[in-house]
Amino acid sequence: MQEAEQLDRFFEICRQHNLKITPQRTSVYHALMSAENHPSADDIFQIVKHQYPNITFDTVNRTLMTFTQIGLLTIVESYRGSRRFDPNFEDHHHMHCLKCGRIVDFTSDEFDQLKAPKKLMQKFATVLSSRVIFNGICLECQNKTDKFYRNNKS
Amino acid sequence: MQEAEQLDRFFEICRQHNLKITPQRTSVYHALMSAENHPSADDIFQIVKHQYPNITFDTVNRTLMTFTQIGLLTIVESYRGSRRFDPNFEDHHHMHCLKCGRIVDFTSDEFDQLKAPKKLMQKFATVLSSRVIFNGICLECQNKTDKFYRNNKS
DNA sequence: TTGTATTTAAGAATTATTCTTATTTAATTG
DNA sequence: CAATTAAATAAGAATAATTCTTAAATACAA
Ligand SMILES: [Mn+2]
Ligand SMILES: [Mn+2]
Ligand SMILES: [Zn+2]
Ligand SMILES: [Zn+2]
Repeated sequence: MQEAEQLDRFFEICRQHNLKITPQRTSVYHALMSAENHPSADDIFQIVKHQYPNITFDTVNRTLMTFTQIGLLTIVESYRGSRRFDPNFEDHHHMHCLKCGRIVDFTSDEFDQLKAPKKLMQKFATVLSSRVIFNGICLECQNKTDKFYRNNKS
Repeated sequence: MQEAEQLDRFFEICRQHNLKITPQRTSVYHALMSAENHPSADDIFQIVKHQYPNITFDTVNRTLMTFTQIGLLTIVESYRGSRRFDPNFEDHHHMHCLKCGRIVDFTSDEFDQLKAPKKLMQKFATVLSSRVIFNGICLECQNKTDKFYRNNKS
């Protein structure tokens, strides 16, 4: 998506939800769209502060939560630390590094097709999304001596 | 597993890791094994407090982290709130309710077999585990008006 | 341009987790 | 069984993450 297109999408969705288009919100949206991986509210705050030195963390965080409510991004599953956001709306899946906490996107047509077992559907009224996650150690971390949060029995 | 068996497993694993078998640790292990779903450290603390009114949250939490390190339990992926633990070591997968945060286990032979794409393996030195997660709304929550943390574009 | 509901900044409050230190204790050894 | 000692605990402080409260500012509809 082009930058202009992205901005139009942002304006459009704000209007649909009766959200005022403020410089702060626009700047948060910009920062999000240019964020590489899965930024925390503080990651976005640090970026936006360059443009708006007086902006508060609360405003950035509140804005991100608002964006989540209206479907401009999602909150990512994680094992620790602060909440992290995902601006990537392509179907995709995640690999978590249990040492550094990095979350890497990957795509898989096969995994996109997984269906919840019928048994499970007796306990849930609605299924909204699914994702496959792999846990492991990334290349950068393989030689670190840090302990990690164990996520299987091996 | 019988209760006596479970305790033996606990003693055995503690000994293997040179951990002293204290009443506090034993009580935390008990509480864990009888916990239904995916308890937080505070959930366990509330239970253990009945038996040991002087125990501190820190001791419970530290004990749970120690248990995680030695493979007696795992930390569960989540979208919010406090860290949650999983004493269930059977292969299984999760359904998350985005309104109440409940995490429900389910099994699937199919999902147990998923393999990470080769492309991905160029970025990761080791894969330790995998899991499929479904996000949705549970039966108890379907009539609530609470907002929820959105996790897909629909 | 004005009116108003929304949004923001600032700072306090709350919640979750970890650290520091003095005391206690489990487990080893004599 | 008693002495020894490294490990574990309780208590409280500190840190980290998030949310709340309120007064001032502002987007935007009329
Ligand atoms: Mn992602
Ligand atoms: Mn589970
Ligand atoms: Zn890593
Ligand atoms: Zn629910």
